[in-house]
Amino acid sequence: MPELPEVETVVQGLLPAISGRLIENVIINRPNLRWPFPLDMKERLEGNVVLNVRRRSKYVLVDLSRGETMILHLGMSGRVLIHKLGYEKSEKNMYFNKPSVEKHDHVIFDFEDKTRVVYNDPRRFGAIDLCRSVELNKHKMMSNLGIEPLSNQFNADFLVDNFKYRKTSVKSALLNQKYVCGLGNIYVCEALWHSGISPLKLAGSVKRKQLELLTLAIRKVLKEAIESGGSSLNDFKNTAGELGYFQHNFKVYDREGNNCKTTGCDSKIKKIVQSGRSTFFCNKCQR
DNA sequence: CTCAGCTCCTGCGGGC
DNA sequence: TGCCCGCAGGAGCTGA
Repeated sequence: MPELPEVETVVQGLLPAISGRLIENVIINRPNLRWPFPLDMKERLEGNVVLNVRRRSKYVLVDLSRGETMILHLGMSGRVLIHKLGYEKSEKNMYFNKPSVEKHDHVIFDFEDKTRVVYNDPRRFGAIDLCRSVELNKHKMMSNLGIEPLSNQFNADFLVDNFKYRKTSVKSALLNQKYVCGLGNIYVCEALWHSGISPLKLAGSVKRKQLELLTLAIRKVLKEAIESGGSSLNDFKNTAGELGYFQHNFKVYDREGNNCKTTGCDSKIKKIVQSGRSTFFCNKCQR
């Protein structure tokens, strides 16, 4: 589910809700997600004030006052919801708002000000870990990440250098987080359509001019998706439980058999499988 | 080193 | 209606 825009949406929801707040109690409902949690995770979290919430690639990073950073990954189906516990006013009366624990609510963070953050992940491909903030870059989940696609370093020169001699497809190269990080299956398909590049082309054979268009398309698609609150296919929701709506702007993803949206193109969107992942594209517009 | 294929897990939609 | 199958936004391993 969550690629860069969805994770960014989560970060933007979390930041105002928990920064400066004290973590009072952490409820851990199972020992692991993809990997075991640190055995002392509860103790290491409780008593911290949240200094900052930020994003690196598809990871949410929560900087804590005692010098550690919590690394949070949403995998394919992870979701973060924020509730406010305590008395609330309805039209008729006051009631105590204590949300029930739902299926797959694996970790619950309760803050001193009655803010509750719930991490829910049905497929459990996600992860939560803690790391000394100063050593974050050495962490196994961080150490192999490439550059951020919305940073200044990301440009045609960078792609020319990194894709040179690559025998894999440009689609697979973009999914590989070690060159550019944060892109996933949806936004790679979309960006390739916008830049008119066939996903089947070998990464090393894409011309510089095309790579330039590709960098622009990637930035454009990511920025627009962030502005739309991400994409919700089945289940992505922001921290307030609301759906994103960038899926309405998909040009190719999940549109197999539908008309290509290029003006004057009468071709249908094709679906193929590359490295085990579905690729959607127009074989007329993308060469 | 590089790359394709497999794997973890639950839920959902389509076909019968 | 119900069952079975295939597939899903990620990414670490394995082995060629």
